[in-house]
Amino acid sequence: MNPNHPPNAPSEPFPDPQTNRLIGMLTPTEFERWSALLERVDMPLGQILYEPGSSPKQVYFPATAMVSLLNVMESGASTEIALIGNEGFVGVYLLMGGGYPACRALVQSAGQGFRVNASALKTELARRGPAMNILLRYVQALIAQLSQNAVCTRYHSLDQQLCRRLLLGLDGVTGNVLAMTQEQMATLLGVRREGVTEAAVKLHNAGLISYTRGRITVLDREGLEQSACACYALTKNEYDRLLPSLPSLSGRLTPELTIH
Amino acid sequence: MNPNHPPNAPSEPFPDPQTNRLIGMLTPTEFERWSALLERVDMPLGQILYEPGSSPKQVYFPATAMVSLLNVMESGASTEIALIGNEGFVGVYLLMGGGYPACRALVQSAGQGFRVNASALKTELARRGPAMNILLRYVQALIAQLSQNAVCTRYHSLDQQLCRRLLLGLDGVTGNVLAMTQEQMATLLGVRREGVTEAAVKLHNAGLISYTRGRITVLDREGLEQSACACYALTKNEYDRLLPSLPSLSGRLTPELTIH
DNA sequence: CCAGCAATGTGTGATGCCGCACAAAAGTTT
DNA sequence: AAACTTTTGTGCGGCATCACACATTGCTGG
Repeated sequence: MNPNHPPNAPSEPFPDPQTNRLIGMLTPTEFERWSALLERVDMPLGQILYEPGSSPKQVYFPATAMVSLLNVMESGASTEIALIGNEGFVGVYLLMGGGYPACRALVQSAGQGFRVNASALKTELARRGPAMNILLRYVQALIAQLSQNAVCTRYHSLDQQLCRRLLLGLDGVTGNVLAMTQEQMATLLGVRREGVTEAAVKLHNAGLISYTRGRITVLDREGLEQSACACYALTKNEYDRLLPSLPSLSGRLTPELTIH
Repeated sequence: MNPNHPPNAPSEPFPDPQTNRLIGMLTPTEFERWSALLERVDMPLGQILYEPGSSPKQVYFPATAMVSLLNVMESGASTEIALIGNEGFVGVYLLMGGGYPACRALVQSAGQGFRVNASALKTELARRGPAMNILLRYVQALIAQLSQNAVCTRYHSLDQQLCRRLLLGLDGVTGNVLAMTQEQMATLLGVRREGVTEAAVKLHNAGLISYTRGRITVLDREGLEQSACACYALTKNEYDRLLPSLPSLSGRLTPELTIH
């Protein structure tokens, strides 16, 4: 509530680390070890976690926050290529190698999360538990999201893409309100602000959303899902397939190339 | 030359396995062990290596062939989301986990390559040499390509995208000829065939290419690079950064999270 | 309460690609 | 050589989005 609290002092009680699906998939033994490594962090709206060229050495596991991966173009314009919530982690480049990230990572929806030093994570992954496989599976899901995103951009109307993005954003927050101006949405989608306005007016007239100056309220989630292209459902299914939240399925988690 | 040779009987002498950049980055010791695992395969035009839902258990390292990753839509239409040549490997899903691939993998340019059984690769990776890091770095480069692809689709004209795709294709073949009809190119780019024809006519008038029924000849590669959007160069740079072909740089290959 | 600014709404013409229809050219089969 | 098929070329109307211009609305700080 009070925006002037000191950094990393939570404005709300911190959620359980297992709110993050990847952390929630760890075995009890692993989780116990990880608990010591997890640093709780507030993730305020607009915070930049990574920038191409910088090389921070922390990996972030959002719990209630959402982070955009932005491709920054020569012109300085940036387009969202992926949205990461509690089903993923930020900092793939530290897992895959490469020295620095290729994308900007920007907190798109304020909340809390957990941070792990790359060196600590390295030590932990060297133990060869299932953790590495969990993270790699997430990377696979991320690839699916990127792929679907490219197809969506190519084939689907702005209206459909807006619906999709609203649903994605909604999945990461409690309640049905997104804090975002149409201008910001336009930047994420890589379109004109006026285009977003027109699409938003249509959705408003259809009774699906309402909005005022930077607050978009979803009134009819089902209607939104029907107006969205299939990309939303396809991506969601792929995430659920690769990262089942049901603990009962965790025995089937082993990839073909599991390292012991 | 003779298309009726039996399967896997090479129509030309097989290239050195190290023609594939990933294999070429292995240490001498590793390469020696890998040599026993590498199965030489002909990769004829149009061959489908993976299909969503199937789950073949081989990983492919193209040497002189090129493979398209295609996102298959509900309608059955498919769009190219990545092009893999001798700088990469096909079968990321086996490395990351997930049971089956999310994309169709189609041989786009005939040639030779090498195949490794997933189980053999698993055993090899379990030895904890640098091989795992090399493969993961490639996945990082693939992610960069997917990301740039999405941006390109959004912002750049069909003309520019055609130039880019021609250059990408050219990088994977010797000579300056691409075996591909305008119809096929249209499918890859996710646009109409007529649109490709119009763009091709422009490039022809500019003296950059010539073509006859399924054969596109690049006359002026530099001119093509100037007509292409920056996406081509950006992606290429990212590949070179992550997978330096100079052996002298291999000491700097270690990612932050190197597993010993 | 009012001035100012940020956010949203609307209109107009331009542009790039689409869908469709059909023509022309280049191989292929009979 | 003739018929056929595949590939490429071209024209036309339509539509979604763009670029630009400007009006309106709602919040906020003096």
